[in-house]
Amino acid sequence: MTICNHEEEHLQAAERAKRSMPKEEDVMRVAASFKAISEPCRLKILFALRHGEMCVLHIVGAVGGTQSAVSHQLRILKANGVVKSRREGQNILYSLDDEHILAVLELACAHLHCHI
Amino acid sequence: MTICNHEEEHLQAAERAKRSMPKEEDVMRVAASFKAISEPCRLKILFALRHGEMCVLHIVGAVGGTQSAVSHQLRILKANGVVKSRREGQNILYSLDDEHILAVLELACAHLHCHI
DNA sequence: TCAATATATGAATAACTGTTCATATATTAC
DNA sequence: GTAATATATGAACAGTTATTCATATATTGA
Repeated sequence: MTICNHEEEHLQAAERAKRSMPKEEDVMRVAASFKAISEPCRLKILFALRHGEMCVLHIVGAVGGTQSAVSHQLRILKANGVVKSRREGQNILYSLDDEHILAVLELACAHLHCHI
Repeated sequence: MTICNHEEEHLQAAERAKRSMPKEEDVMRVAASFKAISEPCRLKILFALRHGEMCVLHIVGAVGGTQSAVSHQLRILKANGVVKSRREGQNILYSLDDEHILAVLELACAHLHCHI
């Protein structure tokens, strides 16, 4: 299985691509982040949190599903640095981790031509 | 299970979140797009294609793995609008679908503080 | 301390997904 | 037409993941 003989241009691109491939660890981290925001329930949570920080039951009300399921998903989002949380009395308030998250959401929606 | 009594601010955020939740179909499409770019092998393909369009065997050389596995992954990326392709003789050249894809990659890497 | 509320978590099951292997299709050169 | 190269695909298996149910932890107010 030999590499095909393309124009010089394409070969250069292939070599450059191989040399500049991020190291395995970084690829895994980026992949994990995208996986975290790739499930409908978790994505709804992010759409909800666009409007500010919210406690768990408010999130449950906004996205639907059970409290347990939402809580499991929140843990995954938090473990992957997508959301952060702080306690306030009995409640734990969740919010988007930083401005990158919202930007990624908006880019994805722009790409798919869906108005959110 | 009643909704807790937060400050007016939080209740408003929750209601606004519910009202402005994108419709199920759009959530599913966005989720599918993120899922498409959430696997290490597929992500490596995107990192490779940053440098321009490449044929399948060049991609295989750049990211590793078998031709079959890469081809399967390319199909998923294409089906989700992440990459596009065009035939040129025996080869099929793949490239990132549009500028949004690269922007999302860069945002994710910035968020994770990894320099690519 | 006790009851009520809010949130988290462990285990189990069902569904999904990536890879491999074998093979099929398509294009080019002879 | 035939051989060689490039790419795609179907089936099967292994590994992963989301949900549910039951229960645990933590905070508040009495």
